[in-house]
Amino acid sequence: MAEPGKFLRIEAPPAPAPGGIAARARAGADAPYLAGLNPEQRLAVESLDGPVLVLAGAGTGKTRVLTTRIAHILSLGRARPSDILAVTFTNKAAREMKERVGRMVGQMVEGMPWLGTFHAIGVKLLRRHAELVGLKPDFTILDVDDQIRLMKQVLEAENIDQQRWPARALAAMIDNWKNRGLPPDKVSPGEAAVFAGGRGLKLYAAYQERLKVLNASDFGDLLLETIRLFRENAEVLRQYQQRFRFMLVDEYQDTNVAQYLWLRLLAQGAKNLCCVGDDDQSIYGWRGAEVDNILRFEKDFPGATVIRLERNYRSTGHILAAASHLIAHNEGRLGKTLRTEDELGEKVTVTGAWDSEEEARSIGEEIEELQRAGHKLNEIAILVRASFQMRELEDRFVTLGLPYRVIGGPRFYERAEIRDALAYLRCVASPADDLAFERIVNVPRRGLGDATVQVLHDHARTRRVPLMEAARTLVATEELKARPRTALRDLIAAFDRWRGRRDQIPHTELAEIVLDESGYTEMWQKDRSADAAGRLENLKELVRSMEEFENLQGFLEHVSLIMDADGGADADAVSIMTLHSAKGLEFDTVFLPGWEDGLFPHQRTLDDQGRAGLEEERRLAHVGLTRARRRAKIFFATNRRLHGLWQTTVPSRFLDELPEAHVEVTESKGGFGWGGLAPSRFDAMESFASNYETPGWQRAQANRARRSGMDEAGANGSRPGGARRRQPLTIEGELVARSTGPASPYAVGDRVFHQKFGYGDIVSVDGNKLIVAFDRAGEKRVVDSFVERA
DNA sequence: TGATGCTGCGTTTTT
DNA sequence: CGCAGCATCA
Repeated sequence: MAEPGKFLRIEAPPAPAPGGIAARARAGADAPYLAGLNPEQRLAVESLDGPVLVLAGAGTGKTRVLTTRIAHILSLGRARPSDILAVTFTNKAAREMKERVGRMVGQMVEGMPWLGTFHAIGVKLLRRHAELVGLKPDFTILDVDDQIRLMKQVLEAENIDQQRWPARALAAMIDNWKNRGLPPDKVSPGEAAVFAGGRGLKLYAAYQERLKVLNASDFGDLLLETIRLFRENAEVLRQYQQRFRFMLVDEYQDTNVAQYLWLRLLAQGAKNLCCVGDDDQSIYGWRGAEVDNILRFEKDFPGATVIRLERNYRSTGHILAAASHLIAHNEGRLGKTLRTEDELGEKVTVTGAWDSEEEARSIGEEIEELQRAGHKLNEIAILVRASFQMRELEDRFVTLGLPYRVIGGPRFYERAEIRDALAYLRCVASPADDLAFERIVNVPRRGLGDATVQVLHDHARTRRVPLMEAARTLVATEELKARPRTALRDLIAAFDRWRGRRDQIPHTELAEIVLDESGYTEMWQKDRSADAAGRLENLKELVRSMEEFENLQGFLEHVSLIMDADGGADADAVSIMTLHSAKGLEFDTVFLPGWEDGLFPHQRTLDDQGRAGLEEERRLAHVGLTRARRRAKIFFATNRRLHGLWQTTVPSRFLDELPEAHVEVTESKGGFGWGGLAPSRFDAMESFASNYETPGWQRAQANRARRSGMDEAGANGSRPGGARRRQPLTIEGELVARSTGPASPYAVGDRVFHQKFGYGDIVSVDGNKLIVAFDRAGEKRVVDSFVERA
């Protein structure tokens, strides 16, 4: 960018010439930011006037178009930053767009007050005009828990049997109405009749009244009340219609009816509405998104320009062909044909496994193979349909010592209060943990500020002792002033006391005592901010999760492993996530396990939504495939554990929808599985799978039995997943050693330490694989690089 | 108020 | 099978 920031200084009102010809000449039709756009992208950026729908297929440069378009509007002087409305769905997307626009155009982020999520912009509008919708400007926003609590009160007040009519169901129903833009007076009575013997509507109205009394709004109302504001106050609406000379919407396929209505009201002003989306990536129908919004765009906004971005810059030929062929089976779509100029690359692979354990083993092996070939783990993702599928994968990776992170999983351990609490416990367990000590030395505040900590640091460094130790000697001197000295002395005394009780009382109790006596709990109890209650709840949850471990040490080991795993984004690790949370991401290699009918497509979606549901599942498959840049690897298992029982499954119907020319059916690398009977047709496999008498089945059974003695996931059904383990696991019987791999530096009898399993003695050495009898966790097979000499 | 036992349920998730 | 949420009891 030649002179970044230049465009932004525009303070004068927008150039009046509607065609912007003069302005265009000024900015130059070949402005630098336009360079490198392909013709369709460029058209999408430059078609500023009137409604525009940009159908942006996966990997076609959607975000680039959106941000460049904003830059273009600004550089032409068609609008000031504050006159552009740019809406996203998530805060993350909003943040990214701000960053990208900022980078492209200079630091103008503050200059775009109307770039944000639908909800954030709704809040902004409502606070400005709160009184017009019966709220005060400082109204509070209820989270889901608050909502449920409020609904319970309403149900209580109406004397409704909450057994039969749970608050959750009412909440879901009201949420659904709000998604569709229906306030109480617009809901059809017939529809409301199904709840609580016809009282559904009354409850909805009562709930809305309660919100007003509490001066509160729920998420749905942030949209719904804005719509009402606009409808009932023509002047206000006109004001914003005039202001928003240009409107941009990201992920339009995810909009619900309320959002559509909201946009339509505003777009009746300048009419320069640009919606970007991909009907083939609409995967949130179940929470109110209307694919129909995007399908109907041309009807809703007459004279609309539709621009298709079909050149894909992400995936190689085979992958793109497979994804395109698959999604072509959908009927409710506008239709796009993705193309790439990239090479054909590797075919999409489909691998059948005997069961989900073998599936996990195969994936593990393929990842190790990729790793040996020099591929980064960061460039590998496993995308599952449902989160329960993650367990087996995680278990397998723990065994292999393969670093992984779960995306979208619980970010529990990253929360401040949890980190604080853990820091206390770490100080108890290991007095030399300086990082932990530093974290909590003045939390809660006890007058040990930066100055004191500095003295402490100096003291520790000169004496080469940990902070805690330095503090101990320091309080005996005159170096600190009386106040901090006393505070520090008290703190050390407290830690000594806690440490002293460590072996006398259960570790959960100890944790409670520590959090209590340190004043940490009290700190949050006194805190009257909105999230204090939640934080206390999290602390309770932390203590509860400790119960599953034998002692404090074991718990802290587990936590450190978890934190390591998803801690640094810079660490090289395989990503595991759901297909839903993978939308918008891309990886060199994508593993897609669980392609079985009932799981994917999911039976529930099929049951509830029929063909529309199937199409949404197919879009999900399409999203999954198009995440891959160079390798897409599909797996299915013939047997999967579901609700604790092994179920025989049928390969996903989506497999039959993949084009044979772009797919390679491979044999499981998980070892035993199909025993050379590699299937070439999935339906043939189906009959094979359901026949429990075939040699293959018996063989696999035999292998399973044999194997279960070798792997830590024993036939007793126990899981090595740490947190999920109730009882320490012991595997009986002899472990079979096989020799592979390079010689290990360890010998039988060596004492070792493992991050997850703690201390143990080596029972056998097999190449780089050790079998260790852990003190707590029983015998495990582990890779030698994951233990250290104790 | 807190612990214990029972019942029912089991997909995806953001604001 | 495992867990969450609720109800019941102490």
